[in-house]
Amino acid sequence: MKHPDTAARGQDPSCGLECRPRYPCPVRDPFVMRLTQLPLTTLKETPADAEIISHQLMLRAGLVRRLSSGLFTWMPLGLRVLRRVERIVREEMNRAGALEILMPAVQPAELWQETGRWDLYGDLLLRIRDRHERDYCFAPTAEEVATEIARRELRSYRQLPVNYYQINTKFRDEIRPRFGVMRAREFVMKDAYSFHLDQASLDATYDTMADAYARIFTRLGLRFRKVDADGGEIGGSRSQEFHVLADSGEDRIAWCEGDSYAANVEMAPTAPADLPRPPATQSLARIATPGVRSIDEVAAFLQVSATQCLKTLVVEGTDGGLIALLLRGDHALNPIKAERAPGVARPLKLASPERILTVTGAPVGSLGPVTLKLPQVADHSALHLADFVCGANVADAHLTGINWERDLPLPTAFDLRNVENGDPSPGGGGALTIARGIEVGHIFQLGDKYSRSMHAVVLDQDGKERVMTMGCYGIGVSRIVGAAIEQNHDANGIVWPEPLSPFDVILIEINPKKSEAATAAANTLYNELQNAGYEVLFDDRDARPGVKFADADLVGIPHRIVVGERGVKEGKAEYRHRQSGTEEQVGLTDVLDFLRARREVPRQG
RNA sequence: CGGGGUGUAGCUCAGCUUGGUAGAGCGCUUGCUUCGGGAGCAAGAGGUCGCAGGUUCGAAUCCUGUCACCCCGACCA
Repeated sequence: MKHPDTAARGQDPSCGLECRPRYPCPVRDPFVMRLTQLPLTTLKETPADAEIISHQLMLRAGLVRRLSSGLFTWMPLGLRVLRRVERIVREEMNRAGALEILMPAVQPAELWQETGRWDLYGDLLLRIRDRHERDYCFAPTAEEVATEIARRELRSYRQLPVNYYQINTKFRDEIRPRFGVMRAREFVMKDAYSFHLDQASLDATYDTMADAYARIFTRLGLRFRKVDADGGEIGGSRSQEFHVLADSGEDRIAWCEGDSYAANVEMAPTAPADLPRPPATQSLARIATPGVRSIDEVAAFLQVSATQCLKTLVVEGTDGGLIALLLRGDHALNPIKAERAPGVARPLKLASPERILTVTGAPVGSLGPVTLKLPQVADHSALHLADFVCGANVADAHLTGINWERDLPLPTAFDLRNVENGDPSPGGGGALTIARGIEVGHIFQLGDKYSRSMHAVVLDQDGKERVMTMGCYGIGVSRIVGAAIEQNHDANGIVWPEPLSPFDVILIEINPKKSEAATAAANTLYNELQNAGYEVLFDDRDARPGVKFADADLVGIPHRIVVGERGVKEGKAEYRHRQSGTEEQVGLTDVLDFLRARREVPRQG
C-alpha cells in the first residue's frame, strides 16, 4: 500500500490511512524532523578507534557508523550534510557548464587494460570477478569510462568542448584507511572529465573549473587555499589542489601573502642562497663519536646546532650504483625533487644499510662526503655551510670544521629539500607560511594520455582526425564533511557552517509533558518555521533539558530556539547562536523575523 | 608489507600475572521522585569473554593456530 505523500506542512497530520497510535504517521513532515521519530544515538564517550576530532564527533553525533575498515554507513543526520555538500557542488558544476552523468561504479577490466592502468594501478584497485570469470574493478576514478563515453559520443570538433561530471561512490583499497570518512576506502567523489580540440580550450575550461571550485569551497563556508601541485602519475602539465586548512591535514602547503604564491610543500622550490658562503674559520678535525648516529645525537654530542651538520643519504642510481644526497642536518629530503636529481633512480629508493656498508665501508650513521667514493648531489643550502660537521666514513667517527673547496670539491648543486616556514617565496614577495591542509579538490590537465591510448578522436575543420585533449577535476565530497568538522568545532561538539548543517534550526521544547501552553507554542513555531522554508529539527523528546542542550551542541546546528513554560508565560522564546554562544530572548511571534535577519536566504524547497 | 597493540554487555573499560559459578560506569527497559546545561532511588533486560584447537577435574585467564580491528612506517588520481 502506498502512502499518499500529500500531507502539507502545518496541516492536520491525518493522512487518511489508519495509523495505530503507537506508530505515528511518518508522512506528516516533509522529512522526519521530530526527534521522537528519529532515533538519534549520541555518545557521551569517545569511541576508542577514532583518532582525530572530526571522526570522534561524527561518531558521537550519530552522523556515521563504521561497518568495516574504511566503510561507513551515513546515518540520517550525516546523510543530510553529505547531500548539502553534493547540492552545492552540483549547482556550481552546472553553473560552470558541466554536464552531469552517472557512470557505473563497477567497470570492465578491458577498458583499464586499454590504458595500461589495470596493471599499473596495483592493489589500490579492487578487482572483482563475475560468474563468467570476467574481470571487473570497483572504480577508484573514471578516466577510462569517461573517455570511452567521449569517443563513442563525440564525432566533431563542433561538439567540443564537453565537460562530463558525476557524483558517485568510489572505492580505493587503501593500505591503511584512517581518520574516518577522511580516508575511507569507499567514499563519495565528484569527478569531471573535459574534452577539447586544443590546449587553448583546455586552458579555458581548466580556469573555469578553478573558479567553480573556489566558489564551491567559499559557499561551503570553509577556509581553503588553492596550491600548485604535483601531477603525480596521472600526468599532464598543469595541476592544482584545493586544501581545507586544518592541523590534522595530511598534506603540508606553503604560501606567501606578499606575492600570492601557493604550492604543496612537495612542489615548492628552494633557491641557492643570495649571500656568499661564510668564510672558513676552523680547521678540519676528526673526532671519535662512539655510538653517535643520528643528526640529533651528533649535534648533542658535539654541542653544535643541527644546522651545522651535514646529512648524507644514499639512494639507488639509474646505473645500478649508489648516489649520495647531501642535506643540511635540519632539512628534510623531498622525494619528488630527489627523483629529478641527475642519476637518481625513479622511483626513489633508499639504499639498504647492508649495501651501504658493503660499498662505502661505513655504517649509515657515520657517512659524509669527504673521502666518500660515490657520486654526490648536494642541496643548495648544504653548499652554503662552512665549518660543518659530518660522518667520517668510519664507524664511530665524525669530522668537524669541514669547508667546501678547501677540504673537498663542490658536488653538483640541486634543489633536494622541503621548503620550511620562513623560507623565501619563489614569487619574491617575502617569506613562506607553511600550514597543514586536507586535500578536498584537485584539478589536472591530462593532455592526451588517455585519449591517445583509447583513440578518442574527433574530426577537425579540415576533416582530419584529432586526438582530443583532456582535463579532469575531482572533489572529495564525503571528505569535505570531515574536513569541515576539523575546521569547525569546539569543546561541546560540531559547529556547522550554515550551508552544511543537517538542519537550519533546532527547536527545543523544555519538559514537553509539563506545560500544554509550551507544547502548543512549540508546535506552532515548528509549523511556522517549516512553512517559512526552514529545515527544522524539533527536539520534542521527553528528556531532561541538559540532555537536549548537550545533544544540540554536539550535533552543531547553527541556530537554536528553546521554548519552555517559563518563557511562554511571557510570550518569549530563547534564541542561541551555536558559534558565538550568544543568547537572546525573542517574542514568540517575532522568531521568524529574528531568524531572517540572522541567516542567509532560507533555502529553496 | 614491516613494527607495535587490542579483541570481555550497545559504548568506555576492569578481571588474565597467581585457572574455580562474568564485573563496573555510561546507555537501554519499568516505576516513583525530579526537571532551563548530560538527575536521584529502586527493580530489570543484556555477554557461547573474536574464532578454532590444545593442556586441565575445571580456561575469559595457560599454550598453539587463526580472524578482525587500531596505532606507527612505507604507500596514496
